[in-house]
Amino acid sequence: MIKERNTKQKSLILSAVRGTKTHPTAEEVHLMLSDSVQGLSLGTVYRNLNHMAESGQIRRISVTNSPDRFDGDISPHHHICCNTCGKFCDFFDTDYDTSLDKVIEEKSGFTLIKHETVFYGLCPECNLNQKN
Amino acid sequence: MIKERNTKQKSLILSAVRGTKTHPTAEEVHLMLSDSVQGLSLGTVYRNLNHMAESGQIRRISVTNSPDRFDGDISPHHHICCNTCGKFCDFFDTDYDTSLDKVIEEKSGFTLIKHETVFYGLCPECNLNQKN
DNA sequence: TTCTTAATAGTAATTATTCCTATTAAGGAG
DNA sequence: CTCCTTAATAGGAATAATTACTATTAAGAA
Repeated sequence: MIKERNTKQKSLILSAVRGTKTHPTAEEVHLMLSDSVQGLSLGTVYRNLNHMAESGQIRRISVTNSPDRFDGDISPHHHICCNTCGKFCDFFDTDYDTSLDKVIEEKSGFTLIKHETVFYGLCPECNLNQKN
Repeated sequence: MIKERNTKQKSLILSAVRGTKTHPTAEEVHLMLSDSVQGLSLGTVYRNLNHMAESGQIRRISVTNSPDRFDGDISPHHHICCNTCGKFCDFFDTDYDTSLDKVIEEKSGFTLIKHETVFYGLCPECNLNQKN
């Protein structure tokens, strides 16, 4: 009995997200693959990205004033977003604190699946430009 | 020279957001006020909520699979979202760690304005229902 | 090779939010 | 208090992001 099928689209979408650090939006993933898969549907990209995010293979990150982004790196790290130019980058913290999940589970009664932290501010370039 | 005018809409929108702990969406704020302000425009609600969020009077929180929410409580705290029913609640941590902002500013070169952390999981009720 | 059906392509529909413009009204000046 | 400038609003159109729908395709088990 089949549960899930391996398609060319599926594996290419996963490779694309894993192969970049740009945290692409669904539309950007679609663009990245438009050459290799002729006729790739944006709906297919969305469906697969959502499945992969739900199964924990990738991360889906909701950002204010931006379409959702996807990250192939599921190791614990933060994200920083520039409010002016939208630049979106990783921040790897050697002391990344995962203990809060357990504390919150105990105190709130929730069963937690994940958390996402996004820092908002001005990137160095936009900071300079603003001063002019 | 005038810079900003105080309107009935503006003050009622701010009161509405500050007067609830439900983290309403723009549409929900619009609904809350539809009785007191006849003809209140949804665009006006969005515009004011955005201004207030930009000026730091309230918080705007982007959540996966949900329209943005607004919080009148700007004191440092986290949010927990139920992936099944969408329930959205506060989590006040006595040890809320704000030191990471400074560390990230130093290491990334960004000037940070704020950060938002959302925990995703299953609320106690949905957790029970799932087991049945 | 055949057959079942999961997955896709393509498009329509929905949702969330912003943009546009004529009109209203806040509040400073006279 | 009245007038005047223009910030802010109402209402609706436009845009952006994402999901839903359906006929068709193609995994992969038998």
